[in-house]
Amino acid sequence: MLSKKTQYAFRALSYLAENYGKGPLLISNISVEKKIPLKFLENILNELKKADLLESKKGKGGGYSLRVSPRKINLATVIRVINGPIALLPCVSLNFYEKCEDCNEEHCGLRKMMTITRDATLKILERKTLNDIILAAV
Amino acid sequence: MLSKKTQYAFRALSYLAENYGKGPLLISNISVEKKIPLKFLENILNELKKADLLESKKGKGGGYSLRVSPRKINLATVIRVINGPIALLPCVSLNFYEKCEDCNEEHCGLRKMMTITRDATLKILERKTLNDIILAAV
DNA sequence: TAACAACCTACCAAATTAGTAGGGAATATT
DNA sequence: AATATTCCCTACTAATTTGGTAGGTTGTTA
Repeated sequence: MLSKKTQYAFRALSYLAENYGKGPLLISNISVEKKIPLKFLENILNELKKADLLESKKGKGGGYSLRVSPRKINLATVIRVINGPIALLPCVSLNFYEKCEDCNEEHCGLRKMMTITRDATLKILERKTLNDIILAAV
Repeated sequence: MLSKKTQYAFRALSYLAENYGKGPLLISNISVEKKIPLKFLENILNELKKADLLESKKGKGGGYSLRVSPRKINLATVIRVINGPIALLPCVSLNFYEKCEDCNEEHCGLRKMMTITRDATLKILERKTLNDIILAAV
């Protein structure tokens, strides 16, 4: 399951996506509109910025905005930045790979199943973008 | 990601699947062979039993065995019993549904994406069984 | 009745999650 | 230059989940 933090991230990003091209939005505005605790949101947006999904501007008239079009930000990327691995086992993860202890034959049988699962999941999450969220919301 | 507990469950179940039809296995045996902490394994096997995946027998000659053929135990079932929901959001889960707070339009756009993802994941996890793990392990 | 083996209740430590607090640094306006 | 504005950074905390452990109880078989 995605963490609450990740759900907050998606809510904030969707809102930013809806306002793409209209100038930056304030943290405080997003916080109120999307009912996300202000200071927590601050952390989240900052992480998204460090991952190059957002850009920010300080001072009056500042705020956050998407760095690229909502069509170019896919769901897998967001999940990886805020939530972590998408695969069900560390030894199957493409971006967060870790060898699993005591890996033997039967374990690797499981690994193969989880690889198939990961591929099916990624096929969706890498194709769908913030723009698809907005479109589906209508 | 699946918890360590779930990975232990899969290891134990694969071992039980390999020995299906050959009489019960001891917790202590599984613990040693699969390198799973004994007392922790005790809990896990008990949970699997309560979920009707295993049957047990006390006293000499006792132990645990699969209740049905490895072909009839799919991976989604195991994950649900030990790990919990498979969907990425509570409001998308079939077996652990929970309404998400402040659900609005944009949130529901996300919900639709996560429903598609869930379906793709389940298509694999409900089709694949313990038997597939054994076969893939060769 | 002894041994064996699963069962049950309760506890515990470490890690993760979901925040909060408070000041610092850059920017724009006056 | 001063002030207000807004993001940025470090650190802390409370609650929950995860990954176990301890020790006795109950049922089974020989």
